[in-house]
Amino acid sequence: MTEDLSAIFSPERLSGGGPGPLYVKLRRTLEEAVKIGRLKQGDALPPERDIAEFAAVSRVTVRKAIDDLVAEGILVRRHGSGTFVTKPVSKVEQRLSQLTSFTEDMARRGMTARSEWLHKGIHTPSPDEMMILGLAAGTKVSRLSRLRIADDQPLAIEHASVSGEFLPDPAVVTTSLYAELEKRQVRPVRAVQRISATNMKESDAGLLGVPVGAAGLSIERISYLGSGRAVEFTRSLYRGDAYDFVAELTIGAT
Amino acid sequence: MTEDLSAIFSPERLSGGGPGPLYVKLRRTLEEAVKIGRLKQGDALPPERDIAEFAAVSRVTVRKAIDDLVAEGILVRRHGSGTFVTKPVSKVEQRLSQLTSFTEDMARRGMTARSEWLHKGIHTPSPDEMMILGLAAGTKVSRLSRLRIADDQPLAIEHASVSGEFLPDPAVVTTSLYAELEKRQVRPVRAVQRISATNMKESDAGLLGVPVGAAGLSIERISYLGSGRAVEFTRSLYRGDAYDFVAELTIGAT
DNA sequence: GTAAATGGTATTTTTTTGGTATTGTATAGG
DNA sequence: CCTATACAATACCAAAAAAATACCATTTAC
Repeated sequence: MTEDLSAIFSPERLSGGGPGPLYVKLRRTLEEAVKIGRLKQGDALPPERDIAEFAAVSRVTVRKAIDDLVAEGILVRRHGSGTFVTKPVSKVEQRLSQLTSFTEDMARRGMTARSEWLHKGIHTPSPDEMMILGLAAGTKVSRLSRLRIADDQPLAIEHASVSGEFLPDPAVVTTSLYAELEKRQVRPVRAVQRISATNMKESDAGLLGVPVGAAGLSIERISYLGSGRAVEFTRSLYRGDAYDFVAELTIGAT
Repeated sequence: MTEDLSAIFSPERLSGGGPGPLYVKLRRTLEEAVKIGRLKQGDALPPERDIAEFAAVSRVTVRKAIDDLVAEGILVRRHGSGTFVTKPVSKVEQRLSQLTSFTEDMARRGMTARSEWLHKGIHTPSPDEMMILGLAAGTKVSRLSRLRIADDQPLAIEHASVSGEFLPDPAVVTTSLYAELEKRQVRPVRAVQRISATNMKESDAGLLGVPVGAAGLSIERISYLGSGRAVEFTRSLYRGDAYDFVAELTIGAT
């Protein structure tokens, strides 16, 4: 991770960052890195000594740049530990009783949602996928993985597997998977979700900016056509501290 | 066996395992060993002292690496015995689309369910309870807490608060709260559940027999009469490693 | 029951990281 | 010319994390 960050603080980038004293340039550089998401909420900055070395300035200069951002509340210092991008998040609710896209869902709550694609590709199905999607031997499956982000806060990781028959080329999906399926006249009408809690492993925790072992809400969804044929299989992992579902139930028939 | 494992934990492999503190490298190494099947489910890890020697680090460092994997639920420690790769726990499903009692639910799945009462009593309502149940000043609330056990395995903690008006004496409830309410002609017809994931605190983890920080499924339910009046407010905490919910959705109306 | 093996914990030391005081340098204003 | 101020560098301080050491508690084997 540190080697990636060294790029942010290279002397060349600082000089190109406009006029003013060194610490102002550094501050702008840092501010930009946070703003564009290069440094995400909860991330630790490299140690001041390292930044100073990368940027070829003294540590005090680095501190002065950071001072301003701390005063703005963008960064938080912890003595002996490090400097971190501030992280409070508000909880979001989702109505379980309807199946909507993440983007629509966030928009309804007045949050700006975006995604970062982690992967798009077409593959030979895993045994799980074959069974769940009911695939014949020789058929392929499209896999799409993305990081769901709301108000610049990573909120969930989503892995979708779609039968290649319904989506031969995953690259065409840019925003909504459902919209793309709709274009192809593929309209799921029913879905089953399995909801469970799990402790996050390192890779997922890292992506979502939470500590290893943090509670996550795992949701597996299979959606079906009217014919009963399975279309799509999605596994999502939501941050437990930032998301919850609301379900409305009616008491009655078994 | 031991000589094979020494290869896994050799200092060279640790150094090559990327950046970060020793214990992080060790954790990655262990995680990988489990993932690729070098360490299979049920296998015992070598003793911490041996790993420490192989990897040329202290035992505490080894423990710290293992700590994280235990927090993720990948490994399980047994004092005096060893550390083992976790066996998969058979998960129990619950249909979210209907509101049933725990006992019925388990019975349907062929499991013997029982409860241990942790508390029964009548109290002055907390602000939360007053607001949610819509209680007037001076009214009381019945609180019932129990540990839900399925096949001698603690599965959930349940705290119920019922308006004193509907249940003046909590002591009369022996098995089913709903049955008792039914007797009094109190029939909730609708409920709203909020589902979220959380890391368990010590007191809850102790009751459920899981490590502190383990993922739990938290479910808050408020049930209503036909009139719209709130009857009962229940907070449940299920073991994340042994329970999941299944929800069936229909795509359509907002 | 005892001893060996194994995980658990408390304490200490070392390393890492932010915090602060001091000094030097250049520039603007009197 | 001197001084006040902003900027930057050096050196040292303090808190936290990482790692090592030593000892405790439980389980298992005999």
